[in-house]
Amino acid sequence: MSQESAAEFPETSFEKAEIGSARPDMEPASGMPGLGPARQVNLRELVYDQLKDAFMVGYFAPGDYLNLRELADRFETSITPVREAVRRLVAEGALIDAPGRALRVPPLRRAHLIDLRQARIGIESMITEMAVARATPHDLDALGSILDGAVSKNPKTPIDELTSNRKFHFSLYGIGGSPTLFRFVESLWLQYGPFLNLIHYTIDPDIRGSHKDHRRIIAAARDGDALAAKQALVADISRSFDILDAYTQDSAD
Amino acid sequence: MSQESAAEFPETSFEKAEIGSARPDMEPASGMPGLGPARQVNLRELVYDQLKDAFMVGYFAPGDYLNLRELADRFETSITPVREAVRRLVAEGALIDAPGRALRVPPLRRAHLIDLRQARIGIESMITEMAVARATPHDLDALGSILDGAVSKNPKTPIDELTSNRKFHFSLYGIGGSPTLFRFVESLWLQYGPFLNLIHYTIDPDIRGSHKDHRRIIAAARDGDALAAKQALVADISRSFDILDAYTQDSAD
DNA sequence: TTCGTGTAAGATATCACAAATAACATATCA
DNA sequence: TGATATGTTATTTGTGATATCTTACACGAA
Repeated sequence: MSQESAAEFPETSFEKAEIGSARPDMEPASGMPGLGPARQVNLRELVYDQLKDAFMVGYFAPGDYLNLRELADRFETSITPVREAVRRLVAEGALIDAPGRALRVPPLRRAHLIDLRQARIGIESMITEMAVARATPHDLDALGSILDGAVSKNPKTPIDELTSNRKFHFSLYGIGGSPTLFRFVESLWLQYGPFLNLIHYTIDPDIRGSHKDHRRIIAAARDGDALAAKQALVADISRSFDILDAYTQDSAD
Repeated sequence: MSQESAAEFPETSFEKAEIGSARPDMEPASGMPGLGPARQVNLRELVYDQLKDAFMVGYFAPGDYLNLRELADRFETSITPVREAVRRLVAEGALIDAPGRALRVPPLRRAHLIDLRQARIGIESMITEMAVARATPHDLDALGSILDGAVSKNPKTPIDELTSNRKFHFSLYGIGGSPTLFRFVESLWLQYGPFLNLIHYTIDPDIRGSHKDHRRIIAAARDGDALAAKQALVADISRSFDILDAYTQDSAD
């Protein structure tokens, strides 16, 4: 963690849990069908979830180094759960094994950005098409109310924006009904997260356009127009990456 | 490991290493250009690679339970590296956390099969299209020689077939040049592997058709005909899954 | 049936080790 | 004499092994 932007981890755990529940479960709930999942939380998952949130809101910057003992101190656990959480992040591409056994957030590279963008467009288009095909009117109402809630919320911090943006997208993707693709999208967002750090929470100007795209997606879904929905989605994703264009002159590691 | 099909792990490590090297690296080689990367191999990766191979050739069956201590004994390590390797497999969807802290190969479910199939078709089509756009004549010659080598090899065990099939596909996908999508495909194949166990290495009759599809992909790539390449690919993937149709009456867990 | 108890297995903490890096000191050359 | 190179030591940090803890499940007695 060479260049952290904040002294503390963002406190988005509760939001995250809510988003996580949108994940389409392939397996039936392990507990009683009606009751909540009541999943037993172990330290490993606790640490992972917090790190995941940290990544998604751009807490870490590309190129940052992570330190197991430091993280363990921060989470007040031993390094064992941290190690396992970190290993999972490596598997998901959010971290890489750097030379010298070091753990590093992948540094900014133009090729990486291009790769991520095309993967996001391809996979999220697929899942959006599936969502349009499967969405019930009730689903779309729920999606709309996420947007409504986002605009009504008054103290709109940039993290609030990020969170509600994430909530919209993942709710949409949950409707798609593909746990496999859903997982891949999570991995993509995890990899994209650190780039948010570069723009230091100064994305407000573009949020409006994002909201418009989201509305267009819902409207297209109501018409069953998958193509229009995908076009709006691609516009939304492209905007996210275009903001980064100014930073894309491959910074020296 | 409730119902294992063999007493020992398949010895495909060397094949695997070769395939693994096809992964398109985003980072430049860390060492001297001419010299080998000399990457230090740790136990965690050793165990992971072997487990990965075991999954890919159908050593484990859907629904099997894994046991950390048993695996540690088998690999002659402590449970720590095994644990980390297993955790990675969980992250990749090859294993799931089952009730009671158990580790389980996902049981066969029709919905899962359908999901995997559409994800494979979608993502591998994308990457194939990219490969067709980027492939050099030399690349295509190399691909062709993989097929030639596969047919010439005389003692053709089913595992040989699987290995060369895998080699062809991943070489093709490596040409695509997308590390992100490449990783997703690996995850998909990892999830598909256990289904191979169900058909107990009796896939010979269909291998011929597979070879024909592979030839068609190469030919289409030579013509720059991405659509034709994708059609052949989809036919190939569909065949893989069609073989499983007979087993798809959702076995009781 | 119900409650308790034993056992098995994963989860966590801790210890020991090795590799890598940095800091410092010493040597060599211009 | 000053600057660069090289060797040595100390510290950091990930890795692997082991001990301990907790939980889930099975079995048996009341």
